[in-house]
Amino acid sequence: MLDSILKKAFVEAFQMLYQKQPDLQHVVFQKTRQEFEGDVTIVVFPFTKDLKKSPEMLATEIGSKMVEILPELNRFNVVKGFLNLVIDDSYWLKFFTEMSDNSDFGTTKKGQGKRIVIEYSSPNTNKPLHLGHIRNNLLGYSVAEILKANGYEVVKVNLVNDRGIHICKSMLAWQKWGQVAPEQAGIKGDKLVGEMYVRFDKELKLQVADLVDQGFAADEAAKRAPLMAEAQEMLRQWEAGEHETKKLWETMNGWVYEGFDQTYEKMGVDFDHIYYESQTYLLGKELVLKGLEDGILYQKEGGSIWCDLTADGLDEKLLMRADGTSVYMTQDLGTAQLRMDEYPSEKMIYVVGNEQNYHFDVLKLVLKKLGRSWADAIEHLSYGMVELPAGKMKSREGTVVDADDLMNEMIETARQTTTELGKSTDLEADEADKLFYQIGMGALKYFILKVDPKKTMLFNPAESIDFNGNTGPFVQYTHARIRSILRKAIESGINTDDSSFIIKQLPFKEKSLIRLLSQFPVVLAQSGENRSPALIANYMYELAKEFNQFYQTEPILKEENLKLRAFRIHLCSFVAFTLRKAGGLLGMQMPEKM
RNA sequence: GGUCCGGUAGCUCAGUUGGAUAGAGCAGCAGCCUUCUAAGCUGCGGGCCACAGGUUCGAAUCCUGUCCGGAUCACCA
Repeated sequence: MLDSILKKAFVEAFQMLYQKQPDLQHVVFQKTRQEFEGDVTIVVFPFTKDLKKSPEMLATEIGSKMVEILPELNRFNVVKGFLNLVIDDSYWLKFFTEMSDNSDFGTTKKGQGKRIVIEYSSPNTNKPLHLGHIRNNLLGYSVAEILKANGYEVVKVNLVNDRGIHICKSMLAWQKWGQVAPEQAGIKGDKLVGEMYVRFDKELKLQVADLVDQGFAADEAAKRAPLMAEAQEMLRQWEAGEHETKKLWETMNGWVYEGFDQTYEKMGVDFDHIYYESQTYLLGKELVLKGLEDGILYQKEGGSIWCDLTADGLDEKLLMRADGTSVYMTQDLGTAQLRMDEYPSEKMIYVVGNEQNYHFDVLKLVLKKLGRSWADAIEHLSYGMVELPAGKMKSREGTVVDADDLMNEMIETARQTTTELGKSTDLEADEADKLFYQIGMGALKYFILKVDPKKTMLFNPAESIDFNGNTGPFVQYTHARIRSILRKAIESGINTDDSSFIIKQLPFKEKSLIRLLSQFPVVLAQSGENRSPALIANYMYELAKEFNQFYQTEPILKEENLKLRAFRIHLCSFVAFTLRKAGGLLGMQMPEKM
């Protein structure tokens, strides 16, 4: 808002002074650095060459002209080629009175009338959710919320990989060595099925080792192992729709979903539509066969179907096996088509790890070749892996950080810390539990989301996630502090509703806060464009920090000037509102007390 | 080997289309609670922005090369 006003004035001043149009690309405003006076700075270096003037000269001329034509500008100063503009207090006060009670503050209408489908989570039913899924889920959920706040209609979908050989492995292991339901075993369903998968792997390794001892080569042994043959036989029976196999499959998947639902609920994420690969995996085949018919795809000896992408700098890609079964890509072609049919949309975002960059390049290219004009709507939100100090998580080596365990640990740490600080003594048990949950999850969510999605990040289980400094609880604490002030204001009968908070002179700290608050819509819009909750997290931190400095030095309820006091109370409420809103975009709850 | 991504303080991370003396937090040290919540605030120390060139008024940011790390290139998903 401010930027566009300034830009217009700059261009106008420029034209009046030099009778020509400035290169708009160079008309860029940035925050003035702390050590100089001013709110907004424009760099005039780019214009010096064309006009053959010194930077100081140019900046001074433009500055004077802008102050002349723009009432929102109070004064300016020039340091080398930097024109620092001082915005008049009246502008900030106007912004404050208009926005501080506006419940839509921050949201934009950018995406109005446009739909975006976002897929995240996408679990396998043979493995419990782990730390990697946590990043995936939190990112997906948060980006969805951010896009909603930018006016888009967002459809959150989950694609569950519920079929395939890996599921059969778990089923087989359960038949052989399990035979108890989760309730009897006393563990969550997804954990039980996960254990069975691990068990299969272990037993299979033993068989393979035996065969190797008998003189078989390693790869040959893997193929000959009886367990593997049994698993493959089970998959065939599944595909043939054999009753008992299907029944077992349904039962075990049911256990898994029950477990997943608990985890999702604790994580605070949800979906509008859940797709199952078992229901969609056949659709891709039609597309592939049609592509073959149209001569876009080709067959190799044996009958497998391929797509040639060498002209695009990629390889040949298998789309259907010789035996007619589908591969990963086949399924994804089908699901993309299905999704576009069901939810025609501007964008289809897939929140999937960066290890699959190649897969998505291929997916888009193949769809394009198959004549799908909407292929470009597919967007891979490619995020970095979460690594442990020892490197990548490996389920076989038992170095995965389980999602449920981690969340429980966070909540437990929150309980301990809060108790040590003596802050939960006056709370009822259920209130206290809610608080520990909010703080523990707040710490986790902030920790994950403050990092740029595309970067690989490190998680050290030995050092628990911090509660001090640049953390979720820091922001939550700031919010709780403000709420406490507002409660006290009401208790002591201070009327916070009237308009007596209008003041004329804006003190320094207050101005910094308001200036920062005015940035929120800009940050929100940008985080939507970049699909980056990290921008929101960093903003929230900056705002909380700025508030704490204000809080530390300025009296609020104890301020004797009543107008100023009312103004400060109002400002507090505006900050709390914005923190809550920003937190909501990250899935963080803001406690009233902590 | 080809392709893609990354390398910023001891550690974890910011640094928006190139801008002023590169910022936070943690860890370390020193202060601030009889006054609105000390999960807070203030101060100190800590940097060849991997390396070498180039582009220009100006480069952590753009280009080229080198080194290091990661991902990926399956009739796996």
